[in-house]
Amino acid sequence: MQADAATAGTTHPTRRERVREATLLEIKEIARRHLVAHGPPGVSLRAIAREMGMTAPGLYRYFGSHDELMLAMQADYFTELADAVRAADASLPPDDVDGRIHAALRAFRRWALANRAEFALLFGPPGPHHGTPEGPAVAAGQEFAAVFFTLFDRLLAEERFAVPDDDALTPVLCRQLTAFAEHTGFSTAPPLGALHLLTSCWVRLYGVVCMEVFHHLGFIGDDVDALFEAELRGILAAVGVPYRVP
Amino acid sequence: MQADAATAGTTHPTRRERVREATLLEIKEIARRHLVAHGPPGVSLRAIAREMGMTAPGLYRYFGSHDELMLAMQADYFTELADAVRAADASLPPDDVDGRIHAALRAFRRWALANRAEFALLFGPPGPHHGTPEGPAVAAGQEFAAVFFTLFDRLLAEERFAVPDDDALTPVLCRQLTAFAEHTGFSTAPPLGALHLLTSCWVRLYGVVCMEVFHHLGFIGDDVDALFEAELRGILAAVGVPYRVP
DNA sequence: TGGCGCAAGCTTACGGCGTTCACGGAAGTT
DNA sequence: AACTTCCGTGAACGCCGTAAGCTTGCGCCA
Repeated sequence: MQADAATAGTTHPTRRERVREATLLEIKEIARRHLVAHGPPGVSLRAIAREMGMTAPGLYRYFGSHDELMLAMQADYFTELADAVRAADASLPPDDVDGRIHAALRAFRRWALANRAEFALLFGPPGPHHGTPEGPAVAAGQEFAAVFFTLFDRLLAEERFAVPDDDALTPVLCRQLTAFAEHTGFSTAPPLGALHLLTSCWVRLYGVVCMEVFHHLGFIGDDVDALFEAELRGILAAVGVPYRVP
Repeated sequence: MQADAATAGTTHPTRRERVREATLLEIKEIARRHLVAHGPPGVSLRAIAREMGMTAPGLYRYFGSHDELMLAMQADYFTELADAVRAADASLPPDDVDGRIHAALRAFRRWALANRAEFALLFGPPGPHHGTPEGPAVAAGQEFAAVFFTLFDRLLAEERFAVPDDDALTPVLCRQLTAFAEHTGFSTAPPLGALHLLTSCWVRLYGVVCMEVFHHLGFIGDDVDALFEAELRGILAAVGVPYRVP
């Protein structure tokens, strides 16, 4: 009973809730191991249950369906990735803006490479079977996106780069970007040209990392570090950040 | 019998071979419909066989396994995509180099959007279940890559852009690019800086198209055309091609 | 033209999958 | 002590890929 009060974070959970939470965690942990070992099709309720010493229908007390489990995993990985990027960003002194963005972008790639299967679940093709993002997964995804918005906001505030002229943008692109700006929680709505630049950078980063994680960069050889660093240099140059070697 | 001679392409195939070929085609055609309709997990031997009025084990006369079928499909889609890009390239007069590369890159995206599921199979995450490329699939993939090499070779021959200085490249990146150059069948080995530029452009193109196909560009709104065109402009600018509206 | 060989396709079977439903028992509540 | 709530089981249904053995009939060659 005293243990309850000790472990209780905010609202002291009953014993039942604690053991339930532990089971929930165990399920997702085993599921992740299977995902890493055998890919998305390898994460099966029956296999998880077997490893836990129970039967598959029992798992339905915790997840309404196989898809729901996948969604929960997606949400977990989004927040884990966001935490990894944030941690890298925070690992350098606040005034070292250049160093922090280098660290953050490299952390994104590092997490992706260290967690290929999980990354594929987040950024690979959607579909009925890795689960079309819904509910908590999409929220976690937006929280992840916010991390990059913050990084970018800092650069923007410091006026590190010349904001491209809005006149260069197509009217329809302007409309899209305006909606985008409203949709996100920027402190002060950035100029459209800057938003476009951010999008472009994100696309490039996504491109390199995806290609590497999905093994579509085999033609360049085994050491993709060099290519990534070169891309990183280009991406950072677009936002006025001088490149630094790792 | 006369039909034999009429339909025979090169070496007149026996009747058995013809009907076998037709069955092979029918299998892949049905498989593709299922892929499009229900994603990779939806393409199942049993469902295909059912639709053909036969039983699943019968299909093993045509494909050694489910994976082998997937690989064959990958190979087909690679050549189909390569054909689409080549056709777009060839649809303009040979001397209109700028127009041709515009058409080719747009054709790549168009095919990807019109064949999302197929594109995901080709450029999505690998794995035991969409099949790690082997044999004919990888050959078809290289043939596809060659299409882009050709496009780029043309720009390079015309000296459309300032080739970046090789000194700006990391030694290890130089080594990777050198291996890359030897590995591919360029007429005359291009400078390393140019190769790097090509790779960078390809990464950017892959990035936009992947994000769009995988529905990871939802934040920008429903009309992604504008964003793609803006990226295209940037990509082309990198190789000295002035942008033209579609 | 007759017969033979071989490939196509079927049947049956095994193990694995997600999911549903009815049930027992334990934990917690009143 | 009675009652409720939740956890987990067992059996069942229909799906899946794949293996082994068997029948049938087409097509080649003598």
